[in-house]
Amino acid sequence: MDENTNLLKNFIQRIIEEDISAGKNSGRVVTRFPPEPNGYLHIGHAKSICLNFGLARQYGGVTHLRFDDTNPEKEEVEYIESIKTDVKWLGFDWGDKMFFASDYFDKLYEYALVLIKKGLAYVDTLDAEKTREYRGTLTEPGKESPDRNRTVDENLELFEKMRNGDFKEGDCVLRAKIDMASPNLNMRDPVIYRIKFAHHHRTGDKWCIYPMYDYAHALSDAIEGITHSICTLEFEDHRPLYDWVVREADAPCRPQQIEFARLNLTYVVMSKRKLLRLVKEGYVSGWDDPRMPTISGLRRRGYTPEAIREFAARIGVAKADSTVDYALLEYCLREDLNRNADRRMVVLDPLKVIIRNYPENKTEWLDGENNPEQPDGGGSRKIPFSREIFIEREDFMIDPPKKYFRLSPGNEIRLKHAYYVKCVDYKTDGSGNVTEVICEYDPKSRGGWSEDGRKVKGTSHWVSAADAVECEVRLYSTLFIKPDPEEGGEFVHNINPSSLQIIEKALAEPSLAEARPGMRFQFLRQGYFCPDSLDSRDGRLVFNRTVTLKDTWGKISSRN
RNA sequence: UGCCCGAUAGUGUAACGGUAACACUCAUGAUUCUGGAUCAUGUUUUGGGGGUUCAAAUCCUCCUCGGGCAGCCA
Repeated sequence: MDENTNLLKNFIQRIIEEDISAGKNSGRVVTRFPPEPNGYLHIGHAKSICLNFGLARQYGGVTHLRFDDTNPEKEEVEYIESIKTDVKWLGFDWGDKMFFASDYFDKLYEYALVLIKKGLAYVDTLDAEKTREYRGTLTEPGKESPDRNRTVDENLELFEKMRNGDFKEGDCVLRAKIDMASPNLNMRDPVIYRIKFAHHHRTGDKWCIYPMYDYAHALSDAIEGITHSICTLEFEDHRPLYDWVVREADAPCRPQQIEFARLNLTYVVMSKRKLLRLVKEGYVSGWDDPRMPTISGLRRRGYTPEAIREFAARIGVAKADSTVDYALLEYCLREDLNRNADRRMVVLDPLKVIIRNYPENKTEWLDGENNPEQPDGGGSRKIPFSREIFIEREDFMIDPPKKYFRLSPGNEIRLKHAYYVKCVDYKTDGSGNVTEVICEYDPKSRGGWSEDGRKVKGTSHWVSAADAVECEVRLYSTLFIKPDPEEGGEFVHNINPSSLQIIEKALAEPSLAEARPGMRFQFLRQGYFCPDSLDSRDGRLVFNRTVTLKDTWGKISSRN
């Protein structure tokens, strides 16, 4: 369903198809997903993952998972596992094609030698500040470093010393010799190796020089035989350098870099830095907080991989910066959950109802269809009914506005799967709050329908007071109050103070006692919920609200 | 005021020289044992000016607006 085969083609598919029909790369398609293991994956990465793996799948190719671990100071092993988990969870398989840029450190070093020998790279002793000065500005050309014209032998010797640890960090770097006057700053003799006496998670202390992204990434692609190297727009200006590197280093193949616009979503911040801040400053409980747009957060929230893949397919791929409406993500989610989540009844804000003509001490077990969207109704479960039940407080009004179909004095509604009940009385406390509603039921309406075909407009969910199971319910809404969290300059000022509302004692129908993490439910008339993977366990049920149901009445009533 | 990229309903994305469409959102109605789902209907679109052409969202040109780039980050 989430295959984009019947969808219209995007510009990348068009490029690939042209390449295939032109016989380029012998018609092979090899893509890659190249995360840096320095953070958690988020929905924006999901777009890239679906794109890369989706393209390969569509054109009979393969996708490599390659960790871009060229900066030992920023990267950690713990992220590698989380990234693998997330990619797998999304439904993609890299087979035996998992690599690390660090796998190629030896080869990369050899390529550097090639460049030096061709007179296309040199060791520069300018310090970082001088290097910046010499680079020039956006409007002025740069100046050549005094070291730029060292002999090949000198460079070879110096680079060797760099590798051997004869210099301190910052003493010198290896630079590509391209053009200090280029209007593209990336071409002004970019640094390709720097000294770092840092322990690398895979190569240990073998190296004290580490390659820079532009150099390592291009050559890693080439080494792996990547045909289409798909990345985001900010690397567009790097493409000439990418091409220069693979060409001048005499790499075994020439992958093609293609850039697309990264995902932006309303009500969401996506940058690693900002997400980190949300975690570090305690605005959320962690990377997997159900309000986070991380894959782990979405997973814990109850999102399905299918919904995310469908979303990725629907948003398309283009080169124009854009911000997708969060409503589309929720639409994809509901579409999936509506089809697949079993229905249950849970009362979040209980109001007691006494059915005064129903026998005391009687309990009957009624059938409740699990999912009306399934051909056989998805099977059914038993629901106990008795004289004393709870309904949602907002499902009763003493003095209802017009078009209010729920319970009110004299009005009849249906209790889902049970009986028709009519409100005959109610009780209030000293301040006028309703404490109890008295109803009479129609015994002939068992199962929730009657032979006379009488119109009963409203249907409420309910739980039997004596049989209800207590649970905690966490109601989540958007983390930000503004569609553009950046509005006003500081995103933390737009944090939604009620993005999490905890209901400590909601009342659930007894079948929910069996709910376990990994299951997903629709709580009738409320939304979709799932047991929290961390906090829900036997004897202490905790549900996260994944997404609300569309709420037409809420819209009408709040509009007055 | 350097270089690169972009601009199509409210939001995304299509149409690739032949007369603008799909989805989401929004609105209205039908239907419904979930005010859900489903079904039907509707509002709204090519940033601006020139040019090429029988014909331009598509090609050319100028402008405007938006984004990216001056890490020994990726």
